[in-house]
Amino acid sequence: MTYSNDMPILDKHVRSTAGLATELRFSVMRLRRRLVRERHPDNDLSLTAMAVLWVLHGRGDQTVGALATREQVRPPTMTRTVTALGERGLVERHDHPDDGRQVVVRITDAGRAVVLADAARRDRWLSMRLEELPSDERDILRRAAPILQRLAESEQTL
Amino acid sequence: MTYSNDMPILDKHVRSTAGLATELRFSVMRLRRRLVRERHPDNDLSLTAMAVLWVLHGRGDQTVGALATREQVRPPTMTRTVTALGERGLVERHDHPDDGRQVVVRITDAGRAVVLADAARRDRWLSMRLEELPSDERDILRRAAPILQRLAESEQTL
DNA sequence: TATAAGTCATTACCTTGCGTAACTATTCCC
DNA sequence: GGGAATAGTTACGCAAGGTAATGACTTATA
Repeated sequence: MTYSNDMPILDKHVRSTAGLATELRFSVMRLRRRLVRERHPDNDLSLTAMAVLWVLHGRGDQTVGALATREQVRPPTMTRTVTALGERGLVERHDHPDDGRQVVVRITDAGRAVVLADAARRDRWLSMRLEELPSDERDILRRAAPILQRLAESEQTL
Repeated sequence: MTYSNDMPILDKHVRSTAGLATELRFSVMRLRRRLVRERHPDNDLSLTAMAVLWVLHGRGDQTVGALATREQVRPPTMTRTVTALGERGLVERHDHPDDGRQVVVRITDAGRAVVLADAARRDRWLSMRLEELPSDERDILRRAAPILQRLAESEQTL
């Protein structure tokens, strides 16, 4: 790995994996706060709820448990989110075909409309910031996003 | 930009900047939840409080306002965090030399000890996950971390 | 140079997102 | 068929953060 000369001195400790862990956790925490703050005013759904709609839209029906795992929340939290989405008519609950304990969550047409509206305005704030980046930095993030996702979903626990 | 063949189909929409924005925001949200959950049991400080100590350690004294901006929280929140750190003797408040409104926060020896202890165990969970990654993925994250940080701090607002 | 306007930090109060513990309903396994 | 495991839910609590209002000080203006 080589580093360009214009890299800030203070970022050098990122060279070690441990240093990277420290920087990454804080960067993720900070960016998340910013994202919550800059979310589009037309959209009163929480980011978690939007994430659920996106998953149902993109990957099809999911059980409550699967959604909880993906979003890294506990089952009761996902129950609440799904209930809230259901009350707005954005998702429906269905019985699982061959396991009576599970609940299958399905996005409705109204839910898809919300996803498409969101796609249209597409995280206005973040999209604009990303557009301003040089394309090589955008490429780095493009490749980083799925890695972050896999880290979040890692089976390993402390 | 080229994509390897083993890339999941669903990640292809990340090709567009808008798609990247969507993926990135959710990945960041999810990884942050995971990081909060997997934080080291010996460390009862919040991740925000730890971030503040790291900044004071690495970049020297900071005003309350500067810390709030860096951590992407509102001033009252940072006041609370600093107060909590102060009660544990990890930071001290000092008068600003030439602006009586501002408060300079300085890390104490005890605070530095906490940072060093944290550095020693270094986000155990995340470090371990990062060690498991192939080194090219780790390199991507190494380069992504400062970009995420800059995004969080961007002057632009929606 | 007096005062108005702006800024930094704080206090008080409130919302929200999420967790744990306990319970119900179902399924799996011997 | 009965005990153990699993999926989801209900009830309750807490922590992290926000907004609005206030006080202390500084800067700009008239």
